[in-house]
Amino acid sequence: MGTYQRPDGWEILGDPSRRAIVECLAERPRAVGELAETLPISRPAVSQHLKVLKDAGLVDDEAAGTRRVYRLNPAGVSALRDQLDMFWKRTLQGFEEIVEDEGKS
Amino acid sequence: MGTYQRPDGWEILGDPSRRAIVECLAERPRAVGELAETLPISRPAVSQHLKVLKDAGLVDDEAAGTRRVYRLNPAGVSALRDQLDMFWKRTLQGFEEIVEDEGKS
DNA sequence: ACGAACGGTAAGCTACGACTTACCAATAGG
DNA sequence: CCTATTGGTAAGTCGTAGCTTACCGTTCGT
Repeated sequence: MGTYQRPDGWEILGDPSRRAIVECLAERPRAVGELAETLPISRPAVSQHLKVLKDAGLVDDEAAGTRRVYRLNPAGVSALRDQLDMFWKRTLQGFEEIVEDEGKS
Repeated sequence: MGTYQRPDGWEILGDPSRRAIVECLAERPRAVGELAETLPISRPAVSQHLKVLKDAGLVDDEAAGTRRVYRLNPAGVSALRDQLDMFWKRTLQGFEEIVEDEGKS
């Protein structure tokens, strides 16, 4: 049971708004206001989500005049990808043994 | 933004207890009480999580005397796997274009 | 220098999810 | 049968995550 404790990636992508933001930024970098227009939530809410994503290393931000452009961080994304994959590896590993055993019967 | 609405797999695996249960069941089928002993939560809590997992088609249960044995459902697991992969496909797809563009500069 | 655009932060509200205790049904065993 | 074991369900508590409004700082344009 390695899973349990530690703020992992599931908490981050567990929120629909956050997933939407990530998908949105995957398409192209965007300013906060742009994101807020697209999503059904207020701009401050977007800001808060971006903070979470930034702390997790998933996005980078860059000042551009009065605007602030956010983009996906390749390293962060693949790191989180790997982290989630680890769960499946561990799970499916022991799991396939069971399936095989059932096939023998 | 296809993601948004619909109770998807992230909600299910978003909970640490639920992930622990899944990992536990991946190892081998177990009764409710067994799971409760392993986890730091009460038996009713485990029951409730199992209900969620069962509704999602992730686990099957089978009566065995007074006990009830739960096991992972192969079909459900891979279905959920695929569902989560779809997010990454969509995300990384548009995303790699960006990375490539940056490489050109 | 003044106003507008843009965005981060604080404060507060609300809803919901996870957990607990208490209770009840069903099975097995003596 | 009567009791113990096992587990699902109901009811209620509690914490927290996500949202909103309000406010403030910063940058750009004129």
